[in-house]
Amino acid sequence: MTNSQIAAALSEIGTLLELQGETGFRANAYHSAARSVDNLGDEVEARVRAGQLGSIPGIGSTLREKIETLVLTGSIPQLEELRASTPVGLLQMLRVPGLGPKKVRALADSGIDDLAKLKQACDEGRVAKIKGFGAKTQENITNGLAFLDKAGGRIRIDTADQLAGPIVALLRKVPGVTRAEACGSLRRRKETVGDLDFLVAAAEPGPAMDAFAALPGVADVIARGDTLTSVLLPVGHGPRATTIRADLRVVSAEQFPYALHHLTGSKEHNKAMRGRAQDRGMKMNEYGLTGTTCASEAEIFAALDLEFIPPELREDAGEIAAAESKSLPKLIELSDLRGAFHNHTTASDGAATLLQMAEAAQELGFQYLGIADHSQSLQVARGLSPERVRAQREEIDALNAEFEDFRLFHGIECDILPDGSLDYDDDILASFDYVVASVHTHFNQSREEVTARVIRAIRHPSVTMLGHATGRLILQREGYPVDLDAVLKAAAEAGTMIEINAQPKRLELDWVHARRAKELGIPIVINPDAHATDEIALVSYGIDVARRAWLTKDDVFNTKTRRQVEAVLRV
DNA sequence: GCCGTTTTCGGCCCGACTGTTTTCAGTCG
Repeated sequence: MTNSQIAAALSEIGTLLELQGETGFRANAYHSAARSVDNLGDEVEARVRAGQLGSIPGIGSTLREKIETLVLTGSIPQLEELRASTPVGLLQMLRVPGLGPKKVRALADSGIDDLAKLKQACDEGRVAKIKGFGAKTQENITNGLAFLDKAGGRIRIDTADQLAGPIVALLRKVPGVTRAEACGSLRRRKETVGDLDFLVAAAEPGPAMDAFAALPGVADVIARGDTLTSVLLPVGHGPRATTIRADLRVVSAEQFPYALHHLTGSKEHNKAMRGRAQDRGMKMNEYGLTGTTCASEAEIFAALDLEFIPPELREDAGEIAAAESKSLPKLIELSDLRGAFHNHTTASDGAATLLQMAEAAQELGFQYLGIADHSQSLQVARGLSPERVRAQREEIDALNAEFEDFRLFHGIECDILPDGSLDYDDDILASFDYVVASVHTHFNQSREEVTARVIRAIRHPSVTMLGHATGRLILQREGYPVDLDAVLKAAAEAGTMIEINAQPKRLELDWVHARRAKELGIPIVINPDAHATDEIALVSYGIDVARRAWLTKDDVFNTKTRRQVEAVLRV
């Protein structure tokens, strides 16, 4: 049973308790415990089976027992009872924007207990007659149902970047606006975002809010108050089109640093920060911190005796304790990268030649670039036969003879075959400067099979690094059911590196497991998996993941100089 | 349900906005 399955069960108990009227702190404890489990790098199941669950924040003796029961028996009696006594449609109804546990309960008491009945009741005007509801609420629910229908919920970070960039630029041009930033999960660089948050400093909120409400394509203005405007923005075109919520908050220049911190979140980080302020007899909100006039976020942290905490770390995942003891890592930066190792050319399924890729890498300031085209069995991607491997080697040697202060490394993205063996004979594998081993096929293997398969590859002496650790496509495909905890342990033992695949649709390892990999001492490689010259720059998304995983320059192999890399690869 | 040198009970973050209310509850972030 995976951590996310355990977290989902705990979270469901919390939600069902809310629906039963238990809105207070007890329900919240389940949600908080679920989040703790989700953010855990190693597997709860393994801990339970080893008889040492250990201490997890937010999990006391009661929840400890329930987790053990869940792992060992597959279910929690309390959850089964809650499910049995709660109509299944109520959980769906909670997803409608504007409907919380209280309103859903009220609807259920009137016999409306699934989305279809809710739609029908709205159409017939029955919802407006329920006590506590009205015509406006009924209209909002109708709109909410339509939103649920067409909105996929979250969008990828690169999509969010493309949306938010022009909006920030536009806000900065509004007369009277002195500062404008995108905040929220986008600023924390999460792999997906559920909404966009913008913050503006201006003496008068009106002009910025007007400009925001008039953004091209705004489908609806959900809310408009004195300092906050919320709109629905269309995303994408055609059948994949969706809608996302965007908020603009306007504050004074003096309030800006406090509001920037507040709106950047996360919610949990903010809670912990406000609690810390409270412990010191101070009150913290988006407008200020008692007794301070801070000109920057750094000064706010300093006022609470903390080091500056970069936005990427603000998840209430230990960052405040580390900032208190001045032991936050110096996070890796994009400028630390000196090369990358997983890149394709026209030899397999890339769009650029060796020379074009080499030139693009040099323009980014790289000292080296590793070429890892596909291996022979992956025929859809024109995988390289042994003969073509030798030809590419000669081509690379010839180019390297021409370069000054730059080098192409000759690698391969070698398929891990279904049984865990590799796609070339050992002597060919040994001829490469390095080997990236990846799973591309047979995703339907069992967890045990695919885990054993990946671990066998990791242990092969010629394998330098593991690519595509999970095979997932963000918001599209789950990936293969690998036991990542076991894979990481095997990599640590074998001394095999693991890549953070920087394609924004992949981003595997994710930040939770990349952080775990660091704890285990596994070298990380940030790879763009570039299939064209302009994709090499995607390494910036890998940097985002690495920073969220607390990685420093020293944790990442491709921050090393060309000479250092040559020494490690023994080329 | 969790948590802890003002602790084993009584706290548990804070505010904007909306809609249905005659002063506030619910939802959201």
